Amino acid sequence: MDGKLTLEKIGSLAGVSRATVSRVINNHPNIRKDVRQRVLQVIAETGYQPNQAARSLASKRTGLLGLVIPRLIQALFTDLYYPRLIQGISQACNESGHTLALFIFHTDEEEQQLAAQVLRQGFLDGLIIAGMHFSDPLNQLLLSEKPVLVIGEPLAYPQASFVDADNRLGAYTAVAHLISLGHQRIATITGRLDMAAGQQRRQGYLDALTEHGLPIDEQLIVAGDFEQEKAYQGTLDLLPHQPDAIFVASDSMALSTLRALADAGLQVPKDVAVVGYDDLMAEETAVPLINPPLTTIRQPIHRMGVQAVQTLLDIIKNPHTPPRRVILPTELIIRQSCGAVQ
Amino acid sequence: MDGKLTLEKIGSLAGVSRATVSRVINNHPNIRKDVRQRVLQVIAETGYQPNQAARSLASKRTGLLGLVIPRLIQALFTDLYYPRLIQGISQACNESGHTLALFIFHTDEEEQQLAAQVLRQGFLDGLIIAGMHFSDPLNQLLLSEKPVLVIGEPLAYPQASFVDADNRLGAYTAVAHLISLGHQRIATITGRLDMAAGQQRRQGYLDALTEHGLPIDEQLIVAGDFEQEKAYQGTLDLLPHQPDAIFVASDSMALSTLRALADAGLQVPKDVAVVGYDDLMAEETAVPLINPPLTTIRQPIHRMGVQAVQTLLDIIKNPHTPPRRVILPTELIIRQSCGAVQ
DNA sequence: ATGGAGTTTGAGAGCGCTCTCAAGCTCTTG
DNA sequence: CAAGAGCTTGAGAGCGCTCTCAAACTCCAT
Repeated sequence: MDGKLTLEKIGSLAGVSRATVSRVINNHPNIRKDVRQRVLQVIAETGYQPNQAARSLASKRTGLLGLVIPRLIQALFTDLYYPRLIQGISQACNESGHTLALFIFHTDEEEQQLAAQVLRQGFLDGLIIAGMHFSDPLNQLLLSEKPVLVIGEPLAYPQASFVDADNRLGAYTAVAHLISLGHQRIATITGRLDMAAGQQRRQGYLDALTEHGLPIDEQLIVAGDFEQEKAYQGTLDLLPHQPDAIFVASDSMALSTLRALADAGLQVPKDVAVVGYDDLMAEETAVPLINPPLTTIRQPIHRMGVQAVQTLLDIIKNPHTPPRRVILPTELIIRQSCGAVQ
Repeated sequence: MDGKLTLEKIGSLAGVSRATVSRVINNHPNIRKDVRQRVLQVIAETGYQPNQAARSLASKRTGLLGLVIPRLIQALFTDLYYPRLIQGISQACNESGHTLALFIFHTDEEEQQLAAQVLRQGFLDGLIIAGMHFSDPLNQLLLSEKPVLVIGEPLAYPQASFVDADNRLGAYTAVAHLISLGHQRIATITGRLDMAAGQQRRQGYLDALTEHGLPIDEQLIVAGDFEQEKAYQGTLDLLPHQPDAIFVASDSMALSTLRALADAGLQVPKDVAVVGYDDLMAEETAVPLINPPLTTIRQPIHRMGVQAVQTLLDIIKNPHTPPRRVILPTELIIRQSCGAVQ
């Protein structure tokens, strides 16, 4: 019986036409109050739910927003960045009455094949792409006519709308903090340099040193690529050059760094201070699970997700307007690993 | 131009009718080889993509599978269970040509309101519900006519189809292992007892003790509810009763336990052995980030996701068949925290 | 009363696809 | 070579909704 309900039927039950019921459902103005009431009444009584497919066909809107997560995704397993982001996106979708379609690509092939699928007409109202890097085949998605928003500035596509946190300033702040604590030989373990997050954090590191009159020492810069193994090895590689502090471009890598330092018999922050990036570890829980608790730059990940949806909806509503560039602030979270507090 | 392509148009370009093109696209048999070739050719040349809404309307199938994650979700932020699960589900969706719609509920209200939404006709072909507990309002979803599959045995609904890992046997194995190492006073920190996972792991613990002739000591059983804070406190509460080993019902809680033991000046595994559950920590990375590395019961989380989709698709295909009950095996992963190896 | 502006409603034409039905073909086989 | 048994194809009827258009109705100022 549920399956048999249609606009037509609701209409005849309420003594009005299909068109009127449609108007009520879609909140059109200019409906007599009592009529609207009567229709709503019938809808409530019958438990009628409009058929989404028919709606989409007629209106060209599906209420579906796509979230595309590319293949790199070591990260999906090792840290909580994506869960947080998805959380924010999902919440904003719920609030705006949209449904979130999730596309996680696992192989290059999938990425190639499904990218086209994702764009097929009449399927998604808009698209959010997270974690793209320069050579990503997903770039083709940016060229489509569909409204697209990228999370993380896509440096290769200045025309793309995006939401990001201020990576450069965040990194700058972290390093400036270390400098203010008197550190002189500050090393960094960078993220992937083919992503804005990696590149810009590295730039923030460089800027902070330069502006405070400290020399740039290439030996104190190692590539971590946002991978824990590389960060572990990178940390060991740094030690001969005697850094007194390390700025690590992600918390997940910073864990490896702490581990490597411990394995090398060094104490944090006494021998080496460490500052991370992301604040993924402890935000939600009162128990400090890593030792020492990590000083870090907090990104408003959840808010980035919410913002992404809001911005995307704005693009959908006003298609022929200039690209949006939303950059959210970060925050220095001081804990013990930098030595600023006991 | 892309937007103007229809079956009709492809048909006229290929010199056949709309119906024939439709058959080609849907892989019907009984099409002359050369005709099929010609049509595929035109489709490839034009880049035509069928309109999903129209398709759904006519065929009553949308290709959308829903994944519902209830509100409890402390866990979504603190451990990698859900990311792994989503990963598996997503992969199976990609492989079967389905699209994953993600519903994460953040408040009770949302859960109430959106649950109905989720079920609206012509929207989802089927539904996967993860992490339900007994009094969950989502239970109403189980009563709908839509094909539903639950991840984690829903004890209150014996008629529901589900996929789960063998919680009881997993826990049994963990505790039996501790017993085999000579431990006598084995404590446990349980999960939520209003979820099968919590209840059954507790049962496995009890069974192992009983079958090996060890007494049940209620003072050695504390509730952790899968929450890190409670596990931390619970561990401290256990100490006066001098356990020589602790079976913790999740890795994420086990981290808290390790921390609490360290804070209390106890050494693992020398003073107290610890075994966790889930193996969420280290599977993907070569760097052991926690100390000591955790002996644990590995659940095939990814495979559970894949299995969930496959089973759901089977239910969709064969609706009027008995409920599916899929229980996957677990595996004891021996590392250092139990003291079995150096 | 009467004209006109504004409000409220219904009829009807799609949206682009699937699927049934029957017609037209191509083969066998006796 | 005719008859019957598949194959292969096209016509046409929806699927359930949105949206335009114009009719009908309301209300007020004249």
